[in-house]
Amino acid sequence: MNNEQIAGVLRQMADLLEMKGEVRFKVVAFQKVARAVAYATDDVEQLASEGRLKEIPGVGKGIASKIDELLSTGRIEEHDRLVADLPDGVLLMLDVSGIGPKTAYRICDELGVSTLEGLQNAILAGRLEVLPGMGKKTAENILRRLYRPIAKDGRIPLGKALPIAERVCEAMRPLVPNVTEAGSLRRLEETVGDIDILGTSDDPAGAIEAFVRLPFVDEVLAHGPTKASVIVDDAYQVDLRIVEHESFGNLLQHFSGSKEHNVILRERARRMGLSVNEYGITDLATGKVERHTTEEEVYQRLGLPWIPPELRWGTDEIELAEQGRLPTLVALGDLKGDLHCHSEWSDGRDSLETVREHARAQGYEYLAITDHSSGRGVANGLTVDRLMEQVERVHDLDRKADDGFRLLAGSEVDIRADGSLDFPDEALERLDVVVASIHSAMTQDRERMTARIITAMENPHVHVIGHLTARHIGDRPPVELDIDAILAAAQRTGTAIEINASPERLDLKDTYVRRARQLGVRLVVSSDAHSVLHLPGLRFGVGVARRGMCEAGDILNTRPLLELLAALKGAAPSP
DNA sequence: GCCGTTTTCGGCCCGACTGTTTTCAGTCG
Repeated sequence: MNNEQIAGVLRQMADLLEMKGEVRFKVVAFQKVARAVAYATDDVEQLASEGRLKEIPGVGKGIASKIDELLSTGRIEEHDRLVADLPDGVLLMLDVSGIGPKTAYRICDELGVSTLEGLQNAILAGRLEVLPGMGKKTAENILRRLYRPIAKDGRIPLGKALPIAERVCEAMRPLVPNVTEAGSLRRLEETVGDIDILGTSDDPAGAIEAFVRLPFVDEVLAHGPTKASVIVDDAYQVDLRIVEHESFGNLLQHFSGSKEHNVILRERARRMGLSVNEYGITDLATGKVERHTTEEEVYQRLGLPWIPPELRWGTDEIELAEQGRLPTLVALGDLKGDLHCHSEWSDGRDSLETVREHARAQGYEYLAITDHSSGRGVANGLTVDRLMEQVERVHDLDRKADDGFRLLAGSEVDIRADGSLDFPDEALERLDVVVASIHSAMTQDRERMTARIITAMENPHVHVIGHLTARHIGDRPPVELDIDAILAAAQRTGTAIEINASPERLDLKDTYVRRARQLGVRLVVSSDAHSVLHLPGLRFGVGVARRGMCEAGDILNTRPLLELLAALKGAAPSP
């Protein structure tokens, strides 16, 4: 069972306990651990087998035994008992935004409804609004959510959310000059639940008023004097929060989250006799409130160095900050080049000349052309002959331009189902950069897939494994593999693992990057651009690297050309 | 259920908004 699946069961436990009317703190304990498991760097099943579950923050004797039970039997007895005791369908109701555990229980219990369709019929028949504590408005709101589901865990991919956020900021900037993204978007999570935007103003209510009237706002979910939530493009929730100028640092810190990070920070503040909220920091002894215009001041007041948003997971970052052990994260400007890019020779859009020119304009020293191999029929993959022709062409362009920029000859070569490669070694050895990736037979079982990738890594000509798990976020699940075995093999063979920056992939994902880094596995950040328009997308990959705690030294393509080439050759030891 | 610069017991982060309420529970982040 993977971490995400375990976290899902624990979240359900929290919901069920809450519906059962269990004390708040017990519910919160399960919620906390669910998050910790979802963000755990280690494989929780592995931890359990070594009896180390209690190393996960928030896990004590009780929850540890629940996780052990889940992993050994596939179920948790208390979970089953709760489901049996509660009315049918309660968990289903929770998927509707606006329905929490209390309402879900009442709907199923008092209306005898157990499906979303049944709920819809009950509302249309006027049976919900007559319940005490409910009303016409509540019924209407729930009905609307049923017709246009904005699922609570229907996450928006980063690549889609960022342009929307930028459009909203653009529209608000005349009124709110310091308007900026916050929340999971600022932390560069791979998907975001909603789009958080904030700013300061002399007239918060006026700014909020203008926000809800923006032309692309389809629906207003909530509208108060300092905060509003709306739906744009018929599907995406955008929250705007405005406070007065002197609290900008407090507001930005508060709404950049994560929620768990803030909980730990506020608990820490309490021990210092301080209380933290989005307006300032209150000295509990004197009642005096300090406001801060920057985030640095907020953290400083709490005795901490500023913590980059990408590290605010609510795991161990505050401990690291206290100990002065925060890494100096890699930045986009540290990258000297890009090692994965396609041209019109395979399935890319642009010519070698165009790609070269744009990469140079991007400020890079080098760019690897890595078109597909022939195994990918659909992607117009190169035969060995065309590959050799392309290598000549690539070297020609550099000779002619004589501008110090270096186009590297490469390939994104297919890893076949048996782990062999699409090109013979004699062809691969003529290349500067060989990226080996999986594009087929993705349903292989864990053992075969793991062995297949390790076989590819053992080929001395393979420098990098591209988009390791082949997932498409929200679309195609990752392939099954033994990540620890893969990372160990990468370390042993010196093969680098790619952090693919394409927003629909972001593969390796952040938790795996953390593990890879701990193991000393070499990493590269690559755009996998199929058009020059994708080249700047490298920033998404840098975001993942930063979330993975990488410093510049952890990423091979922060090195200047000669050092990079030496390192890549080093990655190909003779068998 | 978890946890410890007062603690192995008694605490456990903070606030906005909505809808249905005469003071607050539920939901959300």
